[in-house]
Amino acid sequence: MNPEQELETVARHFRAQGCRWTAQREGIVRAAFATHDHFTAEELLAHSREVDPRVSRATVYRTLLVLEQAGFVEGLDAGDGGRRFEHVLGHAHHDHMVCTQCGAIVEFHDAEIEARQEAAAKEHGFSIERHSLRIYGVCRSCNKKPRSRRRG
Amino acid sequence: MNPEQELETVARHFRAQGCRWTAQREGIVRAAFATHDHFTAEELLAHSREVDPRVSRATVYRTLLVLEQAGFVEGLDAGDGGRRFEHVLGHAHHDHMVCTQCGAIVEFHDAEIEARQEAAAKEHGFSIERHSLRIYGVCRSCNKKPRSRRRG
DNA sequence: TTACATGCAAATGATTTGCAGGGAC
DNA sequence: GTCCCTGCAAATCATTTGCATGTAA
Repeated sequence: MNPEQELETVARHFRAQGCRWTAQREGIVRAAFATHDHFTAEELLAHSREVDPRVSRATVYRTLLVLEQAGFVEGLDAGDGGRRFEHVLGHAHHDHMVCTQCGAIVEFHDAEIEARQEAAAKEHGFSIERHSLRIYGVCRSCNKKPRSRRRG
Repeated sequence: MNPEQELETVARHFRAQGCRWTAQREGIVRAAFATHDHFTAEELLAHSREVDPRVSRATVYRTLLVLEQAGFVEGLDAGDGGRRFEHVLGHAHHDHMVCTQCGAIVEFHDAEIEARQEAAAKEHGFSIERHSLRIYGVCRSCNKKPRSRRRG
């Protein structure tokens, strides 16, 4: 799916929900989809304003809420109080490994893990909406550095 | 490990860190270890005050920080902005399913999932310190209720 | 004695909300 | 013409911090 198609998909979703498709929302969605990085609400605000200067912080939060509920964007808590979001549409589901030394994020996916999660949920009569698996540890490149030179 | 032994273990850890073992800290740790429920900082404050009335909110947060860093307690974000903690010492590792309707938390464990995580980490040259797997969805009892009566 | 710990209240920082005007449909 | 959406600034809410005082070691 190319960027314009993705945008169209989102616009269609908003309208189908009875939500209006405004210039601000388009700017925010364009900014969010312009990268696959893990961004904060504040960063998204800054990028949105590059696309369209008349975007307020409140609107970014309000739009992020709709995008997240619709599954276009996924939020993961950054560990430091704030949250980070990532563009999901058109990207396969994956989990994350977070390096506690340099903050690097490695994405991975394991079909067997997904299958076992579904089995566990079924066993408990639980219907899955989404899940979050994060592994914290030290990444390859930090493992190579002597302790004293780590973090970077 | 019985409760008194656990308390002794924690006290020893505090002293080994050069931290002082105070009446407030003991009260907080007793309160935290008195249950295996998932409690908020505010709830822990209330329980700590039942044990020892002269405990302040600030001290609860400060103590929770030490306990978490030492691995005696584990924090999980409740999804609703706040965090919940659980008593870890002497309990086997497990993952969580969180009901998005009523907030219920179900614990589960799957050896195969753990094994595949280790394999994935190894593949990426990543050394695991800890991990967090949470499945969000609707629990058995909420699944039984008609949509309109949910949340409770 | 001497740091470290504590309570209090004020500060923080991310996120949410009330409200009056603006704009999509 | 309706309602939903927006910006703004004020309000929340969980958590952290500054400071004067208390206290473990």
